[in-house]
Order: sequence, then C-alpha cells, then structure tokens
Amino acid sequence: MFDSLFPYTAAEEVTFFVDLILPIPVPKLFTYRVPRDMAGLLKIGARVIVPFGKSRVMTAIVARMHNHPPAKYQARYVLELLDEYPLVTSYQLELFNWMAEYYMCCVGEVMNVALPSGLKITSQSKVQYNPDFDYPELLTKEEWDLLKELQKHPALSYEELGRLVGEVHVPAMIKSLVGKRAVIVFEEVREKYVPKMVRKIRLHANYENREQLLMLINRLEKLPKQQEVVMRYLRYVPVQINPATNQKGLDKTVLNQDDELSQSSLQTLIKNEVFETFEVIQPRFSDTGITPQVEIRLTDAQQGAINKVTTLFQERDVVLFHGITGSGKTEIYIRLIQQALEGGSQVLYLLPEIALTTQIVVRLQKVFGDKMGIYHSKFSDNERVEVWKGIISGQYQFVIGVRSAVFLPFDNLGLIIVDEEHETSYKQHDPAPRYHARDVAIMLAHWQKAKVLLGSATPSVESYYHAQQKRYGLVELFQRYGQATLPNIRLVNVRQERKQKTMKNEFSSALLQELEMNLDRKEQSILFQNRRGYSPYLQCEDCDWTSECPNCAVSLTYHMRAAELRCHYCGHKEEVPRLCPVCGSTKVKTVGFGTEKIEDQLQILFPQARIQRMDLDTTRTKNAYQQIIKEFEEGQVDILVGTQMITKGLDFDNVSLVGIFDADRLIHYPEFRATERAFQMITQVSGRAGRRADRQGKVLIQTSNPEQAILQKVLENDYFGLYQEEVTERQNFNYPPFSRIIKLTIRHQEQVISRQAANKLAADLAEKLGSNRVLGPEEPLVERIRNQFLYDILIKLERDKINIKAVKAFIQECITTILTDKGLRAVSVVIDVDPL
DNA sequence: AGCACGCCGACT
DNA sequence: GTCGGCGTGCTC
Repeated sequence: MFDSLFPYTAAEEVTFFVDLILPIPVPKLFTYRVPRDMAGLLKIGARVIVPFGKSRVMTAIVARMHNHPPAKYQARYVLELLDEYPLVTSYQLELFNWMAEYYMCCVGEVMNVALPSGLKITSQSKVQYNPDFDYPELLTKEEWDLLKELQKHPALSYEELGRLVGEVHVPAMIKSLVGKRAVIVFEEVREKYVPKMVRKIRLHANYENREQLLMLINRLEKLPKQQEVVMRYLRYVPVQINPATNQKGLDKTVLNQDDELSQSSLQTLIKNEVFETFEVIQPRFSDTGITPQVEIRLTDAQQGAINKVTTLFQERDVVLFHGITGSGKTEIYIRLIQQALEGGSQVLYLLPEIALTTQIVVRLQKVFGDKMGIYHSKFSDNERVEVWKGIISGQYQFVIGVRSAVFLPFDNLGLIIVDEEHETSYKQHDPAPRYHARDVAIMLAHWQKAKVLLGSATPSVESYYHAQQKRYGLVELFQRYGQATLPNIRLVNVRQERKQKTMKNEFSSALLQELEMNLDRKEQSILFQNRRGYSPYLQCEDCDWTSECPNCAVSLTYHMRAAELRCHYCGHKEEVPRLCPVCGSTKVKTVGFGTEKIEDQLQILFPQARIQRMDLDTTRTKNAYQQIIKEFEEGQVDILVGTQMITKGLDFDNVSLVGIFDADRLIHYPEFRATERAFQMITQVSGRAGRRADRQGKVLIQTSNPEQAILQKVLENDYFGLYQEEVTERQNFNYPPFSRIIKLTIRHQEQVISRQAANKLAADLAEKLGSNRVLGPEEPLVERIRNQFLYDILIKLERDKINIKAVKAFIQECITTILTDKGLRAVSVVIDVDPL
C-alpha cells in the first residue's frame, strides 16, 4: 500500500501521515505525522511510539499510511518506530476491525486484549532531582525530606516516592517542587519485553582454518590443562564449523566439567584470544530435547472418524466432531494436526484454560516437541511475547492455547481445533471485546482458508443445530477407546431418603455405601458440588437475619477455613459474627452447602480417607492446580471434592465413582441455557469415571426429583434427545440459534437514575426496532453489584431478515443519546453481543 | 482509559 | 479564605 506512495520522494517534500490504533476505548484512529527519515521504514502493522495528551506516551499500531494532512488539527509527530517488520499481520488487522464492529467495541480495546502487555510499551512519569537547583530556602520541611530521597536515587516514580516518604500528597508536593525548579519530571519509556541472554563461548576467529588450529594445539603441548580444554571443545563443536560465523557456540559449563582447574584454564584461553565469549538470546521455552514422532496407533473407529473429517473438509469449512468422553479424540486431533503441518500450514489448537494445564500438553509435547508453542495466561508475559515472535519467525507452526490465542499472528493457518467447543469460558466476559473464541476462530479460518474442527462430547445447541442444517459437517463417535464402557449412572432420590432419615447430612446412604466400597477397594472417587465455600449464607434462627454483602445484592458465603464471610461478586470480606448482628441470638446457623462443607463432613464420616478439595480457593497459586492433580494421579488422595473445575479434561485411570450433589440447583437456574448447561456439566463429570477397560465406573446423582426429563436423558446418555427438546424450545421462544441476542446492561450508583436510563433506552430502541425485538428493562438476577444498580435490556434479532450492521449502528446511536443526556449523568452501558 | 480542568464542601 | 473532592470532556 505504501509502495504506491513512493513516487512522491522526499525531494518533493511530501509529508506522510499514519492512522494509528491506540490502546484506548475511543472509537476512532488517530492521525500522526511521520518524521521524514522514518517514512521509508514504516510498515502497516508495525508498532510505533507516539505522544498522547499532555504527558503520556503510548504504543500504537500502524493501520493506514497516506499523505493527507488532517484538516481540523495539527498532527503530532511519531516519536519512534519499534518494528522493522509488521508485528501484526494484515489478517490480524482485518480481524481487529471485524471484532470491533461485530462485538460493538473499539479497535483500541481489541488491540488491548490482543497484544500481550510485553508488546505494549508503558510510559511512567519519573521524578528527578534538578542538579541546578539552588534556592533551598524556598522549601518546606516536607519538601526537603522528599528532595533528600530524590538525591539518593537517579529517578523515582510517584509510587516509589510515596512508598519512601509515606506522604499522602506526593503529586501536590511534586507539583510545588516543579514550580520551585527543584525537581524535573520526565517520561520514561521502556520496552517491557526483555529477551533472556546467555553467555556462550566459541573459538576465536583467529582459528578459522585447520592449520591455525593445529598450530594452536601444538603450541599448547606444554600447557596440558589448556590443551585439554581445547580438545574438549572440539569434541562438541566439529572443526568444520567456522568460528567466525558460529552463532550457536557452546555452554561454558560443558568445558568446565567437574574439575576446578579447567575453569581457570578457560579464563586464560579467553584472555589469550583462543576463545571468545558472546551473548545470544535464549528462548524461554528451552529445548525440551524431545524428539518428535511418537508412534500413535489408531483404532478402526478413530481412523474412520479421521477419514470422515477429512472428506467433509473438502466441502465444509467447519466440522463438528461429537465424540463421547473417553472416545480417544486426542489421537484423532494429533493425526489431523500432523496432516496439516505436513501440508505446510499452521495449526491452532484451542482449549479452555483449565483443561490446558493438564496432561494433554505433555501428551502433545511428546509428539510435536519444540515445534509446538504454548499460549497460556499462567505463563509470564515474556513467554507470551516469545510465542508471538516465534510464530512470525516460523519457529512455531503449531500453537496450543487458550481463548486469547486467536489473536496470535498467524498468516497461514490450515486447521483450527476448538476442543470442548461448548465451554462457556471461550466467551470473554469482562473487559470488551466480549468475544467468543470459537466464533472468532471460525472467522479467522474463513479469511485464511483454513478448516475448523469443533470438538465436544456435549456440543452446544448452536453448533449441533448448524451441523443438522448441514452448514457444518458432522462426525460422531459413540464408542469408548479400548474396551472401556460408559459408566453406570444412578439417580438417588434425596427427598425420599430424607423422609426415611437415611441421609447423613448431605450424603445419601447410597452414596455413602459406594464411597465406602471404593475406599475398601482402594479406588478413587470424585465428588462434584458446583459451589465453593462452606455454605452460601448464614441465617439467624430467631429473627431470620441473613448475611448479605453491603455492596451487592447477594448473600455472603461462609468460608470456614478462612474464617470469614465473602462476597463472590465484589470480593468483600467480613468477620464471622458470633451472635446475630440484629437480635443478638446465638442461634446463627449455616444454610446450604459448598465444597468446604462436603469436605468437612466427609472427613468426619471417613476419618481414614485422604481427601482433597479443588476449587477456586485451593487453586489460587500458580502451581496449586497441577499439584492437586499430580497428587490425585499418584494415588495420594482417595476422594477429590470439587467445583466445575474437575469437570474438564481430566483423565484418571483409577476413578471408579463420581458423586454429584444438588443436581436440581444446576437444572433450575433461571436462564434459557440452564438445561443444556446442566446436561453438559453432569455428562462431563460423569465422564471422569471408569476410563479403564476392566471395570465399569459408577455415577450417583443426588436429586430430589429423579423423574425430571433432563435426568432421564442423562441416564440414557441421550444427547440427541436433549438437543431436540432444547432446539424446539429455542425455536418456540425465538432464542439463539434462531435469533441473535445483544444484551445491554445499564449501570448507575442510584437505582432511580439507572432505571430511568434503562427505560428511556428501551423505549428509544423499541421505537424503531419494534417492541417485540426489545425485551426489558429487567433487573438481573443480582441487581446490584459493587454498589451499581443494574438493568438488562435484551435485543432479539432475527437471523437473516435483518441488516445487522445498520441495527448495530442504531443501537450505538441510542446508547450515545443516553450517555450524553444531561439528566442521566454518569450512566454506563455495557454491550454484550451473543451473551451466554 | 487516563489525565487535566473546573466547580462546590470541610478545614487551617 | 484554601485544599481537594470527583464530575466532565478531550486526547491526533
């Protein structure tokens, strides 16, 4: 694009301008002027540093280049060019724009989540002592103290200063000191990504040819130690390698083998220019040393599935692979990935975050070795930058990653696998863009002419519908790998057991019996309760007081271990009251139960059992999750209690029992996807049982209503039946996939204003879209979070009849009207396209 | 998003 | 009278 501008040479005094994406939520590009000497070097997709506002400096991405000076303002200069080559491919720019439009947010917001922060330069104001300052009599005592600190250090940030002097009004004092010319404030820019450097040694260029080398060895005849070191070096680095161009070098430690002496000999040799040291960038993902190619053997069923997928790909861009838990899908994926890589294209394998930490990575690493990049939020930023750059450099042809891996700079994708396609964690919730990685992956593949394989044991209704409509290909595999059979599922009626008084706390006699047998057999069990903490709230038996969050409209969960009440929405914490805070009664009891309570009761019921709990509270630290899995895998734990965290992708050979608590709560959630979710969750946990050929696993589901249809479907493992019921329901009520939904959430500190704004917005929208397309406003389940009152408006749009682009523009317009309404100040509106 | 500018309450 | 609270508006 820029080449076409080259006819205007510098001699013609044409100034160039660039339109930049800045990482801020402002819906436009910003135009900057290009310094003459930078003009020829700029590329679309490269990063630059620009001044922004009064004192800020930012990293931006070049989106366009042209020679039209802006009419209404004077463009400022680009300060610096960071990349010689585009860091963001044209595919990515296309993706960013599409996402901003589709998900109704700003490109800057997309850029913000897309680039690992190591690629975004930060500017931080720094304060420095002014060496020319000579009016000390002007200063107050506090100012003097601060200045003394500054004299001790080369430069300090505001925060550092605050920490050192412990003053509250550091900014004010600095402002005053600047006025008195005692200090200087400046912006420090630093590239956050720091490559890891290692010192290596190589033969000095003096010994480029054989004769020189032989002479050296002869010369060292009288210095046996040094000669030995040289000989050792030659054992590792062939003589044919020209030392002058040797970029690989050798690790010092290799030559220093066990003895001390060789170290000093090496030092001497370096001093005498026999060897030289140099620095190279060491990838953080160091060589695993694993040689790829582990033979994988496929069953006939697996091979059949692969053949079918391959055939379907010839006419469909997306294929849904519906394989029951334990059907051996990983081998199928591996083969398909190998095929794509052999064809010379790139492969992206997406997994929900939680599943990525497990066995599967190790498994794939054994096959693909160093060719595989891993993109995971638990990795440090530097590591993520390396994956990014590794894709550009061609080091990684294949990346396994989480949701945000769809932003990586691929330019030649051949295959994208979206594993556990139904997982809700593919949808980003909090900062915009609120994107769904599965849907983004399908767009990405479309542009790059790649194929998409969606995999799941319990496909989302949406995906299965598309498959039924023949928009997607469909491959189904209903046979477990090897001789393993599906677990035997039993429903336990807790209402009945309660009546007969055979329950022990939350445990039915049926479950207790099975647990006991399992313990005796030294087999492992998994217990699932999708709620963390000890109990969801406290209640006073005398006055009915319950624990509530002061900032949100939810109860405070009792956490026994931490001995506190916690809000799961805003993080508020409180001490546990001994007496009822209202009436002073001592009869404050826990109501309901979470994983902590289960764990607790279990320990009392089975004192000898080794119990481990896995939920958000026990996996906060970086390695806790893996640690728990490792212990369980090694058989150090008999019973694992957990939340939905345990439903995903864990394969344990020795688990023969799964217990599910409170199935009713999963099912009766006031949401149109509740049934689908419950089915997915129960089926997924059940799949953890009986993955071995020699015995059938057991699943016990505790419910107070075993008759309900969904549980019968679970019993019969009738995915299709569930799908049919759900899809009919969705059609009747015009829910996705028959419509598109855009959810607007209105927030304000005051309920009245929030409601007014929501009413007005809904009315404005309904005026043009029709009241049948605009639902609400309606208070969400939790109507107040962090002291903000919330209202939801749902916009339901038919799938094909509507000009979605125009509608989105109209919605945007209505929102702008609300936000600029003087009577409705400080209202904020969150837009969620395709909410879950 | 940040950050500066600007207009009203509790303090030297 | 000032300091400083945060509401409002702008950033090429």
